[in-house]
Amino acid sequence: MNAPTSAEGGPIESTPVGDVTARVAGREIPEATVARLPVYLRALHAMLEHGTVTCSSEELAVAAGVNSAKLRKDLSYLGSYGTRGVGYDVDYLRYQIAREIGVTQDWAVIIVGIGNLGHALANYSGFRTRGFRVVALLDADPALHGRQVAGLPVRPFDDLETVVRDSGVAIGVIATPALAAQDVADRMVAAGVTSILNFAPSVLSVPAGVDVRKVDLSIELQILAYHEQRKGPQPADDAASRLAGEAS
Amino acid sequence: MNAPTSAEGGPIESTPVGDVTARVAGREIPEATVARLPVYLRALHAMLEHGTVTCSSEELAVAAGVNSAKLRKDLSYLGSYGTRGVGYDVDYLRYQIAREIGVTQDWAVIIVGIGNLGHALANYSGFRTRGFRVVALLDADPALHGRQVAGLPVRPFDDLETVVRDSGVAIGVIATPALAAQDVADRMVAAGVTSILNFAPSVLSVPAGVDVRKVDLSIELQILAYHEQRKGPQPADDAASRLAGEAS
DNA sequence: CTCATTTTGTTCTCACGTTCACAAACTCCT
DNA sequence: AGGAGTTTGTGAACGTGAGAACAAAATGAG
Ligand SMILES: NC(=O)c1ccc[n+]([C@@H]2O[C@H](COP(=O)([O-])OP(=O)(O)OC[C@H]3O[C@@H](n4cnc5c(N)ncnc54)[C@H](O)[C@@H]3O)[C@@H](O)[C@H]2O)c1
Ligand SMILES: NC(=O)c1ccc[n+]([C@@H]2O[C@H](COP(=O)([O-])OP(=O)(O)OC[C@H]3O[C@@H](n4cnc5c(N)ncnc54)[C@H](O)[C@@H]3O)[C@@H](O)[C@H]2O)c1
Repeated sequence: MNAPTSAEGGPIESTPVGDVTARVAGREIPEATVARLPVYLRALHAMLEHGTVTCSSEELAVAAGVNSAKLRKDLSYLGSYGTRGVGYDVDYLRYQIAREIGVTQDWAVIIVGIGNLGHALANYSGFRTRGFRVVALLDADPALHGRQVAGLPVRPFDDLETVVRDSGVAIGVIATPALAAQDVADRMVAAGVTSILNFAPSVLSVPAGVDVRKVDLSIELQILAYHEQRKGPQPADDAASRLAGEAS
Repeated sequence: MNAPTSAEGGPIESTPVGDVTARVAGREIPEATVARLPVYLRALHAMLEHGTVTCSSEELAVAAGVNSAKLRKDLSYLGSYGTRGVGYDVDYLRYQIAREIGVTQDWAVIIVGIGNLGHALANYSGFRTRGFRVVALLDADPALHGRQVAGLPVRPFDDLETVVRDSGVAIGVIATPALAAQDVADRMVAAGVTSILNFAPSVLSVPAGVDVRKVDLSIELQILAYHEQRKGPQPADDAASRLAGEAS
């Protein structure tokens, strides 16, 4: 099996699909392209560290794991930053993509729910290096309050409004149990958060104007399981089917 | 903004796109549908626990956060399990979807890289309740070997081949640093793993026949940042624009 | 039994995304 | 300077996915 890797997680939730054509014109980037820009950005970053100054669409496409025609079309939405017969200036293109995405400056992020996953997220160094800065960790459990995690104190969930107001947080991460996720989202939205990344396995409902993306481990595994099942009737699960005389 | 939530992470990596029409016929489920089936499954599970015996496509669609026409079309790929004028039997439909996905029996899963994220994943209860069973935790760091995490001992990475052979593992989870991810993937594939869930921010290259899905936090955040930036020029980042003297 | 009502399963249409293919534009060599 | 060789940017063809609309099937009332 080999299909085009698209970031996919899938599109943004909500969006009345109304004004698809109603934009300013020329400045509208397809959602599928937006999802791939971060991948290109990462590949360019790696090239820079490797000392590469110039690259062709083919090279970058390979590094990003996509078709080169698709890459060129994606980049064409940003403008004409390449040179025919030569390729792209790595650092220049990197800057242009970063500017388009909006990660030339840091975004303040808060994490709500400092359990197993919240701890890992708080300690994740990839935040800082990619244009995001964790400014607060919130949890409803009083036993956690004041404890330092990744250099930040865990604060009461009721500090939410204060933190959002004082730090101008626009992006909130939900890492609470599923049952609490909708409540947390409601509070976030009311406090002014307009983008949410949800790790809890629940469908969030938010007003228009608020973006929600979800990361769902179970769904990913189940999709893999579906394809695995189709590859061949080797459930590969219980040792019985194998022990009975077969080496995968 | 409010668009249809699709699990998204995006399709499966690789797949020569060759045999799209070359299947047995009638039994081919679109990738977009496959990605939504787990969402329906979860909604049905919640309904069951709530005591709901029957539901209409409209009710289930709301619970799953999708359009009801889309839901019906998705379910029609599995067969005709509903009753016109009545709706769907919740438990029966749940079983049919689970069977189609292949989660009526447990799948053995291994996790490689027991750091911050690996710990969280190992402790994640959602594995077991959704048809997956973590059978081994592997890490290259000798200091971790033998330590118990979530009731399982961390084993040397070199145990990989043994574990895969003995447990019939088909699904591997990569939670190592990006630099090690490709090596780990290669070893997994060589050992017989045919489905990989990759949390490291790197593009994996695997032979045809092996499915790779990636979960990339940075990409999700950057997609949110892109839309956030478009909402209005309020970077909301540095407190400078707001105050120049504020409690983080 | 007949008819109104409900809700599924499917068809049709449109929009979106991917890929091919090629002209335009640039470099380098002679 | 001119021509061969490269590589971008994009027009057009194709395939997939979403949503509206409706016919078919089931229930229940009269
Ligand atoms: N652990 C994983 O690897 C993993 C993977 C995928 C998804 N998830 C999901 O992420 C979420 C968190 O998982 P976890 O393993 O960290 O769970 P956890 O129980 O370890 O942590 C949850 C934390 O949220 C806090 N919390 C509960 N209600 C709250 C509220 N209303 N407001 C603020 N904080 C609240 C709790 O005090 C706790 O600290 C769950 O929904 C889980 O399904 C976890
Ligand atoms: N922590 C997070 O919340 C988070 C979020 C998203 C993505 N990620 C990604 O997940 C990966 C792991 O993150 P982390 O924070 O857990 O890192 P970590 O450094 O805490 O853990 C990495 C673990 O992998 C082990 N390891 C290294 N090389 C190995 C190899 N060749 N074979 C086997 N094991 C090996 C290390 O010993 C270590 O225990 C990273 O790629 C990170 O970018 C992490």
